[in-house]
Amino acid sequence: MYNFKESESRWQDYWEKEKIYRFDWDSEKPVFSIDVPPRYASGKLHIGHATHYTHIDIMARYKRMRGYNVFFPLCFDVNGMPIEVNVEKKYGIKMRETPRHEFIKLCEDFANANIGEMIRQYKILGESMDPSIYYQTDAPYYRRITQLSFIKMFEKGLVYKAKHPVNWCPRCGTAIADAEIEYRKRKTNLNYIRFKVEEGGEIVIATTRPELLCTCQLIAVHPDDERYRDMVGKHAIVPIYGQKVEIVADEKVDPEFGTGAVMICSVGDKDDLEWIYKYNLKFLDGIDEEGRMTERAGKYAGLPVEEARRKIAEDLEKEGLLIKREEIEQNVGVCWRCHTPIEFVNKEQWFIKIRELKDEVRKTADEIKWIPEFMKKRLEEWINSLEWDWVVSRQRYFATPIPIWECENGHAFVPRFEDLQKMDRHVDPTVDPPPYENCPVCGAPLKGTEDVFDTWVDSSISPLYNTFWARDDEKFRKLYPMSLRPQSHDIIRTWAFYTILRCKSVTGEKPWEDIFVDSFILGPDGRPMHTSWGNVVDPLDIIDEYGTDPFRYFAASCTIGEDTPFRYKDVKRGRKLVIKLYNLGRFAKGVIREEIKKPEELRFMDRWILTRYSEVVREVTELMDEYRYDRAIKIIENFTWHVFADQYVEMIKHRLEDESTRYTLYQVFLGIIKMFAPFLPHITEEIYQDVFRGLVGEKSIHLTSWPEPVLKDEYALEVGEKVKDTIAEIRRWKNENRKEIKEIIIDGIADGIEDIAGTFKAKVKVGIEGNAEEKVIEVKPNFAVIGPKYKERAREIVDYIRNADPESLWKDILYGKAEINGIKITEDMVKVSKAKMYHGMEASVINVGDVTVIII
RNA sequence: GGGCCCGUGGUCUAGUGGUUAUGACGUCGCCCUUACAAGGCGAAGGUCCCCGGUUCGAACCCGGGCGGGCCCA
Repeated sequence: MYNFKESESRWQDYWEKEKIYRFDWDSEKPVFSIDVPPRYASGKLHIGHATHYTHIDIMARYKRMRGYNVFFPLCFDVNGMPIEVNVEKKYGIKMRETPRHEFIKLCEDFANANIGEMIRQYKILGESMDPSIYYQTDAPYYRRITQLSFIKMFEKGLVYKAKHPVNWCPRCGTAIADAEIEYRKRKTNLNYIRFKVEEGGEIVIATTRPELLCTCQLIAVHPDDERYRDMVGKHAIVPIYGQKVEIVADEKVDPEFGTGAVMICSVGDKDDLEWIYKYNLKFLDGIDEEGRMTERAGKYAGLPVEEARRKIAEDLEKEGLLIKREEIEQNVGVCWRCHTPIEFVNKEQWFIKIRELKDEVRKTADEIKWIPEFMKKRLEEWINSLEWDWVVSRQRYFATPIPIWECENGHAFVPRFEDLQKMDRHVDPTVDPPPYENCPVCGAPLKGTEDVFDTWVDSSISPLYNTFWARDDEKFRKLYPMSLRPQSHDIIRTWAFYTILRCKSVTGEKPWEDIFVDSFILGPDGRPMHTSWGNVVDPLDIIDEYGTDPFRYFAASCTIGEDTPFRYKDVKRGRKLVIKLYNLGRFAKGVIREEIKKPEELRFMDRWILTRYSEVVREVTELMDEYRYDRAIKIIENFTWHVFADQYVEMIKHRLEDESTRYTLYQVFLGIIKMFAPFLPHITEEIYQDVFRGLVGEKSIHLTSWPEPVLKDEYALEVGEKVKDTIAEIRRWKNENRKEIKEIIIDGIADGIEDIAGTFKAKVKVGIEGNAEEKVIEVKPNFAVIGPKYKERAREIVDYIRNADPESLWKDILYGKAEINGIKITEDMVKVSKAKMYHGMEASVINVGDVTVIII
């Protein structure tokens, strides 16, 4: 009985001890480099991680066996807010109330403590990452490259500072990029508020954000809206605050929404911004960085936004200015880290110009092979929708410092590229001296910025870090661009986009040859896993119960590009497969034993299985090269179980001492476990060590080479299939009739008969003596021939063939007399089934295709 | 509102123009055949979501629906 737990951990220790997976800097082999997603060093391992890293591992193992020098770094992402938030929670502290560098230290310690556990998890998953090319994104050696790549863009004039409304998370107290916003549906009130019109009358506007009345600058209606025809050009008086605002007509207003009259504030949301530019309005701050109302809000100043909204609505109601309130559903932008609704705050930030790089990113994306192809569309969509530049500054602590010093007159400086290149760490403007004593332009003192980078600034240079950019030109030329970026589809607009943008901008070339976009693992119920839905499955529990290889079987079975619900039955199927392989191993061990010699002549059915096996190798290799591991594993599995085990192994049990048998079993079974090795690294190693190691020599199956086709024998393939089908039919007969078989007489095949005899332990005779009569049972149209040749006339031919008497039709065809409406029906246009009939024989007769079997 | 993906026996699923639609799970029947009963052999079970179109021929291509999901506004 296979003890997966003991076996799996034994081999994991062995691989670690023997350093099986290493990138070889001196090797002449072609390089296959993987731009591995550095795993984020907070949270738990969820099933999505476990599955994705398994997919990557399968590709890495495959490429290794195919003779590549595989660059598969062990790496972790260690920057940013989630870790900060975790540290705040763990110690019950607030970031801004803790000394900066003290807080950073706590973050580092927190992350490093997690990393140990994460490495252990990788080991349990059977990952083959190389710890000798390790990195983490918060390390001084990595942050230095982040800064160098930024300096390169700064020197190219792609960086600027501007006061501009930015997405602001009031809880995190920082600017965030468009790509970091998620949208949530929520219920809110649409308030109908009465405005007096200076020129007489009144206008009712509908708004979800009455607290922004203090920043109201304009009222807009649709130009065709009859209700407001005479209002356009007049001036409304804002309730409570009293400012006069113009009523304008604008196509953008939706007359169906609310009253058809909207107020434009600065800055409620991104749409307002458009109006601000269009009508040349001012940015008026109504909300501050903590999400409270500013002085401008008068008596509501200092109140959190939501509270102010409630209060102001109450006050308006008291004064009879709020005439209606209805509940509506709206989409609100929230911070993707903490889900706090974002606000727009007008503030100085650092930007990287991405709008002018759009075309270049698009072109570069076209040079990269996308798997699956349609995922590229998501990137294109995102590029097309980009309206703002990339806000790269964050008002946080635990991230790469922005290497900028400024003087009071607004002159900004970064360290010289060459100077930072010589250092062995990054610079931190909050502690390091400025690159120049005073401002080289105006002589004023320089002050280091306290802002840090958006974490995508770090992660978007992973290909540059991995390939020794700015450190070792020789290595860089050898490794860049990388072979493959594996990642999931939710971060196409961030990680993939920013990586292409920055790597292209810095090096002038694409970052990778291929990008593999992975999908999500959903709960067993088909919905996203969610603690509150109770459908979360912990991969470590699965592995504990079923083993790593069965889990990896599930992972490999996920169709590429489609979100897949987690399925226990796939894991269970994986476990059965592992057990099946284990037992095949036990069987093979008894047969293979000592040295294997290639026999002078192979037995017929050995030629058959070797040919089928070679076909599988060819097909699987092709699929693996296209990253279609999901299809590949099914093909190997099906061949192994239903062809090799159920049919071949059963038919050779009578000749196990034979040289040809032993050779064939050795070849095919070794090839099978090699093909399974990237998927099921443990059981294949177990079998390899037990059965094959002495004969092959390598100290691990994972160091052996991928199998190659060994035989192509068309005749053995064709006839072997008939033998196989014949055996299946005889089995069925035996099952139905429950009779002992004494003798089998076969007509139609002569080769491979020995294995029919061996399988049923019966005498087999070839060729039938006596009064046999051949009968045509069925003549069917061959669409593949008739269709293309006769097009619209195919129908009548088909109908004719179907309705004719098979026996006489076939005769006519043979004599060239078969025709319909002037079209001659030839042999290639039909498929004929014949059977032999026997008279005066006490026996059962089975027809298997054109093979006839008589059982006595 | 836009884009993309998906819809195949009870359940899940493979399949990108050609005879009889793949496999798994489940169900049922038979079998402990010397690797494996966590196994083997076999059976039942399908309007390939709907409607139209293209085609000699459509699960597959095109158009329009319906349903589910993802991304974006």
